[in-house]
Amino acid sequence: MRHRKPLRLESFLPYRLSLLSNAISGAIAAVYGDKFAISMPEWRIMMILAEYPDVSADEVCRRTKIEKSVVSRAVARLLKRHLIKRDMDEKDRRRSILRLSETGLSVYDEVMPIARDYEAKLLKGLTREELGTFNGIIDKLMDKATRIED
Amino acid sequence: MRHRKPLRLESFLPYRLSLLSNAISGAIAAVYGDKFAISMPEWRIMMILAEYPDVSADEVCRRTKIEKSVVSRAVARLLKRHLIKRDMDEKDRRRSILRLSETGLSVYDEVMPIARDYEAKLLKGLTREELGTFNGIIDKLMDKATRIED
DNA sequence: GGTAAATAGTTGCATCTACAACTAATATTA
DNA sequence: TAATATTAGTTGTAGATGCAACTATTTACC
Repeated sequence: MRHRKPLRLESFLPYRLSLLSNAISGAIAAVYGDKFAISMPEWRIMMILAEYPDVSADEVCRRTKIEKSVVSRAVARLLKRHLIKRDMDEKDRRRSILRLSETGLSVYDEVMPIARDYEAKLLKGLTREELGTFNGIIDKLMDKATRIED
Repeated sequence: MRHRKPLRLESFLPYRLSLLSNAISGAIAAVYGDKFAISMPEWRIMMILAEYPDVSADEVCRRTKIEKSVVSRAVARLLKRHLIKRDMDEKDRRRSILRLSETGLSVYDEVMPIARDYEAKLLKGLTREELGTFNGIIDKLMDKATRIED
């Protein structure tokens, strides 16, 4: 006879967070996916370029935490579709300089408010205090998760 | 000139949740992945079977929210490695009846405490109240995320 | 200044995932 | 009870992912 305290999957935090994250990301991905056939990595890269124009692919990796081969292929696809532009850095010819094209900006300007609205709808009903607690805990957990090693 | 309020990726909730979920799930996946070469879907199926023995693959889908083709292949792999057993339901010969094998149980009993410890380490430092708020908000967001449609 | 180490980005590849099409069995309904 | 619809599970396939190996360029160091 075993004496383990049941660890119900349904109440297991990693599982719950995974479901929530998938539900939310999926809903937003549906917006830019259906309308513009843009993938999640592509959209995240566009968000970074909207905020920080003229950064390198490497900088994009650091900021989005997306793996560099994924960024490389996403950039290639965004270039082919003329949603971003790329120059090479004169000082360091390994480095690219990426920014949204006019088309990319207009797509961004169309999608971003929808994403923002979705987030607003999601958070409506939470008090400012609850939201603060929630964000604080996310930060704490993120910090611990990256520290704990075993 | 554009007048958009910047939506910083770093503070965008869907993105933050995605990072957190990946960090946590990844850390735990490393445990059963490295030690037993078990994938995340496989582990989740094992958790369900530990809690609810003798359920069908379909029931596993419903409980884990894992897509049925993924469950099908994960079940096939768990069977081949003798970590689970499968009978067919006599009343409904489409339906399988799945449960952990002795080996599967022993793997579960080895991995589960590590997963539980990890979760405990993660949550240490949070007050009972904070944790309650956190879980409550996850539920609220999950509920909203599945409702909002646009 | 020349060799070794590090960095930016690309590509090959094995694996994972999700959708859709499919088979087999059961339930529905006329 | 025969025809139709639904359900459980499997398989084909296209696309995404992440590691590692690779090229090209720059930096560090002797």
